[in-house]
Amino acid sequence: MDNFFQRAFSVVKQIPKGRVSTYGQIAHMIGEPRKARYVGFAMHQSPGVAGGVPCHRVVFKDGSLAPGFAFGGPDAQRELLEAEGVRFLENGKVDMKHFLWEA
DNA sequence: TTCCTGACTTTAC
DNA sequence: AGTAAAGCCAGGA
Repeated sequence: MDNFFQRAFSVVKQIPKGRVSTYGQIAHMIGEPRKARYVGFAMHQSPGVAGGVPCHRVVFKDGSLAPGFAFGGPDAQRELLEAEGVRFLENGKVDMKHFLWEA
């Protein structure tokens, strides 16, 4: 496990329930704002929610989800976030205005 | 070593 | 406002 991945996981794990974050935000927090793509790649390799990495709380900068690449599909991700109290906009995006996690 | 690709982001048309 | 292209870093062929 590369240190980069471990740091990315640590940040994602720190995301409080009912809150979401973006790849770029996380990448910037771990000191690698140019590696936003690798953050997403880390999520792809993440052990999953059971492993302590709620990758479903990580969304695009505009609040949209990964189309077709999510752990179990965008629908499952939306359902999980809604279960945590995250509101969704009519356009299918997360309400970043009030649910975007800020360190 | 060069080219291609990717759970991203930003800028331009 | 919506769509298209470029930029970015790292790894694989």
